[in-house]
Amino acid sequence: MWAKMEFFQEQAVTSSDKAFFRLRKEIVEGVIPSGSKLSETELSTKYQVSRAVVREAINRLEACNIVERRANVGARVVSLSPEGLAELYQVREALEGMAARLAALHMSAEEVADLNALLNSQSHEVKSAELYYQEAGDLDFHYRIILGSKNSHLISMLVNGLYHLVRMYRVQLGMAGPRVTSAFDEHKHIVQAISNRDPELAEMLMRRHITYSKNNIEAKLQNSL
Amino acid sequence: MWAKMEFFQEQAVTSSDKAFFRLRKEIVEGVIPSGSKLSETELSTKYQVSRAVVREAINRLEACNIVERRANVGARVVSLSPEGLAELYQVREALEGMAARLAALHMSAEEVADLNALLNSQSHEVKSAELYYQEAGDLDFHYRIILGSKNSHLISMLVNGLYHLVRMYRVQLGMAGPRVTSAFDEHKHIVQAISNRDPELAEMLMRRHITYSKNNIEAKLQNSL
DNA sequence: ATAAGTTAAATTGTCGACAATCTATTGGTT
DNA sequence: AACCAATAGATTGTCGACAATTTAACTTAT
Repeated sequence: MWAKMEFFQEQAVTSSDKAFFRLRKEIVEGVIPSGSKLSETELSTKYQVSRAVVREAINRLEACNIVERRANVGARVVSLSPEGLAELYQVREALEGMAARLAALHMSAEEVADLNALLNSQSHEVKSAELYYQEAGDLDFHYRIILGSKNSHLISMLVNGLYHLVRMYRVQLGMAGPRVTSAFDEHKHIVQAISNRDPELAEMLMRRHITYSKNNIEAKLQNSL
Repeated sequence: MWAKMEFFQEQAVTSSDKAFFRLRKEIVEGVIPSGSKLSETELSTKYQVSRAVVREAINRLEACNIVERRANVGARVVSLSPEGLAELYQVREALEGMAARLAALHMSAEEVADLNALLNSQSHEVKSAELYYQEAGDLDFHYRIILGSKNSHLISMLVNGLYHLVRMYRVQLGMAGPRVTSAFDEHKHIVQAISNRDPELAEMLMRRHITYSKNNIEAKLQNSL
């Protein structure tokens, strides 16, 4: 059912790709704690590759805003903060709102049908409390709309950039599954607007959905700090 | 008067920085034509630096979406197209709209005063038809609002990413100064909304302003193709 | 003559070593 | 004791060479 999640199944062809993916994974999942320094030599011995490939991986992570680098000093994993989270969600609201608007205009009839089918399958699981995949389901929903915008800049910024940071916050604040049913209803309304080819409403609903999501995760952040 | 334009006065500390800035400049200004291939060895001899430096510069340009790279094949300068322009302005509308909204909330009273002063000085030049710096003036206006948002992600995406692409379109389509007076009026209304601390209106006006700007540049693009 | 297979040239990817810069420790001075 | 200067150590930045892959040219067979 979640077979269509091969979205970010980005395949590593070069050695730097592998280092980049591995390093990103370890950072996002907190194996490498946020705020810690990234030593090029240390990582090169740990990953059994040259310093050049580690360096390239770190440069890419810098472009994703996952690490901060200072010339002649080094790179540090970004540190998580309430302000950083708020900024992140403000950008998400802007970009995903636009994505929903464009999706209402550009998604094919088949893609809209698939999106409805996805929601129906999720509806069953929500009712029967099979919430195992709820996080993956949420991701799947958002990814489809982002891709449905057919805007390569939008897609790249969100998929390659922001979403890994969002996941970093989610994972490291340990929020497995909040707000399942209410989020599901919001998803339903968004899809309805897209089905009706109503760009303005789709954008507005998506923005409200993300604002709610922000408030929810911010509340959790208050507790965990 | 335009002294505050040291915004993107990013200073190059490392050798890669210099190569990156130089290469970006040559691409944006069309010295290196869009669509052409970037040979690492060729550039390294041309710039008198190691291939590693050029490589790092190209990687950074890829992160800016100024060049496209394929593993084991090489990098090409992106090619300009009406679709690419439309996508660019859709993202600009989303991000700068949000920037205007946040600027209405977060700009200091002093910053707002400076912004008003900027408009007044420009008003004089518009009336007296001294339009020499009108492009720089437009940039200055937009930059201040972007920085006024106080959102580092937003700032980074626009200043380090999109704006160079926008400028690439502007320069290579040879549009020096369109739409001066009407754009100036739009700027005035946006600043008014920010002065009134009206986020919703500021966002809406900024989005319309960018949409108009898009339509204008798209019309020119029709002629030049 | 066209198409597929093979080989050669050129380009990118990776590596280890050297140079330049920063950080921390040490020693000296007020 | 606090502050500044100099030095030693460690880390990053840059380089040229080698390895792997792709592209092109050339050969050969149908």
